[in-house]
Amino acid sequence: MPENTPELKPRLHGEMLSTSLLAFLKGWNAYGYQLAQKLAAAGLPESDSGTVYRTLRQLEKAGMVSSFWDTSESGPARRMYSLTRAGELFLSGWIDVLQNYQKILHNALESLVPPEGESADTEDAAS
Amino acid sequence: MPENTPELKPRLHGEMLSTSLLAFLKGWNAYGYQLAQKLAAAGLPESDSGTVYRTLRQLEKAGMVSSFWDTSESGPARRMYSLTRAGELFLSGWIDVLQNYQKILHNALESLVPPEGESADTEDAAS
DNA sequence: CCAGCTAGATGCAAAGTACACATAGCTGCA
DNA sequence: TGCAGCTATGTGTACTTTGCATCTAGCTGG
Repeated sequence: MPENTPELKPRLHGEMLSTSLLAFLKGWNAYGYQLAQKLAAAGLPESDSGTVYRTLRQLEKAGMVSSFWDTSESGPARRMYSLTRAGELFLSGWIDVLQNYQKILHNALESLVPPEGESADTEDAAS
Repeated sequence: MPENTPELKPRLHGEMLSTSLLAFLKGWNAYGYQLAQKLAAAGLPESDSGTVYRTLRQLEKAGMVSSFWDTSESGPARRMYSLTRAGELFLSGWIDVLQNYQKILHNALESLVPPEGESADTEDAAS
């Protein structure tokens, strides 16, 4: 029992951030600032805007998205991103991973039968 | 088009690893080696066993799990983990986050209508 | 003129991670 | 009796990712 409550402030990052960005780019283009706002409005854990920009650059380096400077509108130039074929493929592959993952979480919460043959070592955990 | 294909080798880590471990601990106790095996058999991306052990210790430090040495069986001593109340709460909170996240991914792949009022900047992305 | 917003980015310390390796108990078997 | 191999848990270290602060630069409203 930690007395100095660690005050966990969750942030969206890693593969969940990457794939959320790819998802937002499916079907239309967008730029970083816009994507950051969508994330903030999406009901997901917050994400740092610096991290969003860096993640987009990484996705570009990995070939998942491509970008160009858009100076057609007034205001600061925007780096417009679009999803590549590789990005689409990665995204749909990721959804399969997700399906598995979510299945695991739900099995754990709903069915309370030990997974396989060897009986649970200590079954006193089910309070 | 990167010529040195980055060869992304996906690994399970971060919050997805943590929550998978918590899920496997729901309802019965288990030890690290066992959990690592379950993860490997679960159809999720591989995870490094060293990372699994370290993650379990972190989860304990955060109060999500508790542990004790189990020397009742023959063989090397096992550190048995069990889910705490805090871990259960975190897990069910995480599932809500997941639901949102998955909804975003699915919306992106199925409905191809721009999200809100302001028309898509360049809608040539839908190949 | 300049505060404040949009838009993108970087420096740096801290945290997280992969891979290799270390330790120790036990089993099988020759 | 020796020792390879499995179970089980870790650690060392280099590398990567992240959070937070800060920076630049264009534009807008007053």
